[in-house]
Amino acid sequence: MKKKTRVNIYDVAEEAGFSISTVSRALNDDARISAKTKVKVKAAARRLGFQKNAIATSLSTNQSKVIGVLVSELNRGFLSSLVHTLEDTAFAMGYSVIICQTNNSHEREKTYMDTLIASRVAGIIATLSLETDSYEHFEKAKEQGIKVVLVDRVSPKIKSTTKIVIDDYQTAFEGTQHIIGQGYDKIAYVSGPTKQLLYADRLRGFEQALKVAGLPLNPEWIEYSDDLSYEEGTRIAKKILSRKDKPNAIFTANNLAAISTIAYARQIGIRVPEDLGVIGFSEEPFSAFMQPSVTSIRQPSTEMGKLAVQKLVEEINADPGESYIHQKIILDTELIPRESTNRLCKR
Amino acid sequence: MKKKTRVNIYDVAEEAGFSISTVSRALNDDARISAKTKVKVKAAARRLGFQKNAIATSLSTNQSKVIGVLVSELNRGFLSSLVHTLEDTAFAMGYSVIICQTNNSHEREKTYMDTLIASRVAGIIATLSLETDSYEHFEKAKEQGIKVVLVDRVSPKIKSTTKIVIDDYQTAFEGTQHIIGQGYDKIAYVSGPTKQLLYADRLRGFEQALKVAGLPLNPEWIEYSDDLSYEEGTRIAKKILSRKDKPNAIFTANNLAAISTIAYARQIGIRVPEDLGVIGFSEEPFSAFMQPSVTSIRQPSTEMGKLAVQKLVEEINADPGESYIHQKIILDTELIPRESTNRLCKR
DNA sequence: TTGTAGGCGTTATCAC
DNA sequence: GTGATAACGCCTACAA
Repeated sequence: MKKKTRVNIYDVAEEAGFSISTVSRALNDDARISAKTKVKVKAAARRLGFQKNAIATSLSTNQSKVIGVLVSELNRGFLSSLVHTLEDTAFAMGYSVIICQTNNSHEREKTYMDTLIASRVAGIIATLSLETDSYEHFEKAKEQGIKVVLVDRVSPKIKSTTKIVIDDYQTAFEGTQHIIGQGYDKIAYVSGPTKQLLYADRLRGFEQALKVAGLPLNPEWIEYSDDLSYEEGTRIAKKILSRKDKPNAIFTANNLAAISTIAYARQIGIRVPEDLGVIGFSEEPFSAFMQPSVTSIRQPSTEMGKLAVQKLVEEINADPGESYIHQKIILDTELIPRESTNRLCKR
Repeated sequence: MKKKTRVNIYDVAEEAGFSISTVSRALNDDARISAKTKVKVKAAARRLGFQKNAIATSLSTNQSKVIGVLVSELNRGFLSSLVHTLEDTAFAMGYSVIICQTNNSHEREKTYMDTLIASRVAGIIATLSLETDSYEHFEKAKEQGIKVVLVDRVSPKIKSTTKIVIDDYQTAFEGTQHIIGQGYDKIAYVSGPTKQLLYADRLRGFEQALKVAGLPLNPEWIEYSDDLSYEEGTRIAKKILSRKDKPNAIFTANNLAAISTIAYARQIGIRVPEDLGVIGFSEEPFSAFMQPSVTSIRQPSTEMGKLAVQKLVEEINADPGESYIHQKIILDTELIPRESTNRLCKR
């Protein structure tokens, strides 16, 4: 009916003088095929320029060597570095990756989930979109036998799933302690949307550190942003720094906001770190190069990426007989003190 | 032989009381099927949680809705922004993207090409790896009927292929003129591997601008780097700035090298821009935030990405009867003057 | 060690 | 409008 397009195993079989099953086995290095036959078959395949059709293999074996990656955006420091590692690790383990950017839209996340299910990917590695607050689409994937690993942005509502995270509460707690240790005592906080667990945890850690240190928690000093972009950071810095009762330090839930906060502060004549200390979550490539350089918190994107792929492949290859044990893996973060909070020892 | 795993059209056919042909047509909104039937079939599909198997469709139709993207690395400014746009545009046009990082390895580029051919992607968008100097693998893809679009890093040796580039020669020429216009007259150049056309062109543009301006072209002031990383930039800056006859400006073929050059210069007490002007190819997110901010050349990654997908899809959907006309599209760049070359008007 | 034949889930050709 | 059935290219149980 349709004309066949490219060289297939039938052609190779004819060329080599064997049946298609022998060809198939030979090409897959099946133990039952003699070395001589394999050589002949492979030679014939090469002669004809045969390229195995992965689609047909996938349909026949009902499995694929493809991993779907759901991520909000590719062009931000942490995520671009995470995806970089994911792809690299997947390649090393024989998998390809389909990248799906949700742009932080719940709707698009669901659409993509359907696409990935339709593509019969072996597994999915996902970082929840900021908007996402229901999780049926993840259940759907799992019902279809697709393994899922969540990274960084997770939810306790998604059960029976490997999760790879940092301890956001503890990290924010320690970050806050660092600022306090530098002699700042009126500390503001710029949060992401707290319906995302990680932002809620960070905020809690911040508040707890203030409490432990006996410092005031001024509700006016806590601001929220949906996307923590550079512009949002500026807007919020403006708001916070125009209050009568100004803070002398600002902790932002990402590093982009920290940078725009610094830029804005300097613009209106507030010195950093002398008058205002600034610390931000997430190390960005430029954190170290800024003037002043920015104190930040490094999330182990490389380790998270590697582990995500390894755990996913582990689960994909797990014996379907026995139940796979899902872990929540918590990785260490690293506080990188730099000039933006360095109030004690002058440069 | 194998047990079927998920709901297929046979199940839906049974549930709806139609044949599989009717079901298939109904689900694809074929005009011949009555509205009533469509409703019934779709209801049945929904009831059963049917998800069409894209693999089977692909095998049957011999086409797929997947685009392969070959790129050296994801975690660099220009490329991460390019891939961001590629994915976004592809999504809008109904395609998924498989991302393949070559890590600038020719070998890996070839391996990935085979994978993409095996996956029967509809097309490939590629940025050549820095190492690549032979192109049979691209011919191979095209022989298999896979459309190819090249972006940014291209080669004249790959024929009959849409190419989307900037005018590297002209851009470097103008960048050099900018430096000269700022009063610098002893200008060094840090190049990437000139076997890549774009680096050769940039170098030519640089040399030509010096010639036109009647400035000396000191061979000692031209250095080459294989990867233009931050570390490489430092190494080369060290080399150039330790010469007896020092330049008073440096033009680097990417922005990362510009940043490390500035950092190194300041470290050894050379003032930027007063003693040394620095300009770099490729705008990075941090170029504007640095101190001093870095004069750079913006490549239109968004436009390039959009155009690449559009042209590729256009070719995929082209009537196979008539020959498709391949274009080389040259997009404008933008020089962004900032402090690092601002020697004339003091800040 | 090799061959035969049926199946994976669709689409498409041809009848009715 | 709808249905039966052969393809798409590969894998594999079973037979030899």
